[in-house]
Amino acid sequence: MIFNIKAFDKSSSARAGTMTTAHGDIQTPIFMPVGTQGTVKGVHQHELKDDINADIILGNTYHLYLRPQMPILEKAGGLHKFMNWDRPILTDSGGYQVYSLAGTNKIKEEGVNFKSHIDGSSHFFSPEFSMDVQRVIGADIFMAFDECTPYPCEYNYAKRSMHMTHRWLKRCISHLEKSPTKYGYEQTFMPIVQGSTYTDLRKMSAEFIASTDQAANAIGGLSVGEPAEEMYAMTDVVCQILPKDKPRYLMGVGTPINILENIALGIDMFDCVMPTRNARNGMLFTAYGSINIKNKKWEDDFSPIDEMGISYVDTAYSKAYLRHLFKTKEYLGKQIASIHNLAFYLWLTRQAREHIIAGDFTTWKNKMVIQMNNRL
RNA sequence: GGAAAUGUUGAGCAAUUGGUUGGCUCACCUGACUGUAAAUCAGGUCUGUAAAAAGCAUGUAGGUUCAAAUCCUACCAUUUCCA
Repeated sequence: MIFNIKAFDKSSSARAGTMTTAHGDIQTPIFMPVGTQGTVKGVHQHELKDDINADIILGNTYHLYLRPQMPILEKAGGLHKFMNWDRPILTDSGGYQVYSLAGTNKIKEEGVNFKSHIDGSSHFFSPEFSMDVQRVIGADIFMAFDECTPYPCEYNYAKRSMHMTHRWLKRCISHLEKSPTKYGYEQTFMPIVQGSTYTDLRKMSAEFIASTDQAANAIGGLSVGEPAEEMYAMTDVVCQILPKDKPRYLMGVGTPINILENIALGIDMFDCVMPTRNARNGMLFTAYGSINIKNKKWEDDFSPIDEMGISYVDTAYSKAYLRHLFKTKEYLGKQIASIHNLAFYLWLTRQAREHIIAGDFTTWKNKMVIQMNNRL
């Protein structure tokens, strides 16, 4: 993976760059739609490409390991071929499931014992095993196996967990030397900064992560319930330490406003389930604020879903029609809303890129943050 | 004209057949959702209140009883059957 920075913003830490991978270029800042189980829920691959124009999507190691399972993915020739997606893919390592499935799993120094949420069977994920699985999946970018700590998190636990994540990182890196790529193209490995909401831990972790000298770096353990201001404070601290010339990925973030604020702090890559999950639950994001399409007030509003017409669905269908689809629980409603939200997120990061290059990013960002804070 | 059955919230049902329903499902209204165990979850929908307190409610009007959605009487409405 090669990362070229095209422009640095003068009034913030924002940057615009290009990541080049085996499956194509990624223009940063970028939002990456989440496709946990080999599908971005409710959205066709051709819609992701032709309408939404996503440069890269995510997959999830834990979920793909459970289903369809490794032998099938290997026979398919990797996830790209399996799901017919020829652009870049990034996989999460299963580290988030250490957090989201806490209560059914056991964390030890050696690794994590998961109880399958599907059938209750036991599965042991070590850093080494996560690397092996991600080799089989064949993502262009793949993540270190970490522990995503919850919020709030006691200082001592956060510290112990961070050090364990660091030890796991060393194991990931040394295992990768013995675990070559499977499909003949480069896979880029990303280590993850942890440290909860503690500045000293975040600094320590960022320094350690930077010292491993990987091609790109990630920040995890945020957007787990902490106030946005705390999240910004942490990314700020970490971005000042992580190397400037390498991509920075803030995992799991976030709202449109979160994304713009974090771009300003120096983040290049984002992913979040919010645009797709909230879409399925009837919430639309727009440049002028969010919409709960299930609200009665849209009943007879025949104006386009979004006047801006970023996606074709925005002008093809009215708010009243989309509300009708939600009220009648028709699948198409969720699909339309998902396409709209993803198209909007991708538009937002593309706009950010253009304004960074044009040199007026901060002015634009501040205007957008106020605008998008509305409830329509 | 006669006989029988049934009346509980916007809808559909339930309430140990005399012992606290303002219970359940749907519908409706509102909110939540951040590296996806989520096409999910939560709250509200008699009056009243910011929220409570409190009050009124099981077709209508009476009655029996410590106590009635439940038992009795009359009336009203609906449905079915017989003429």
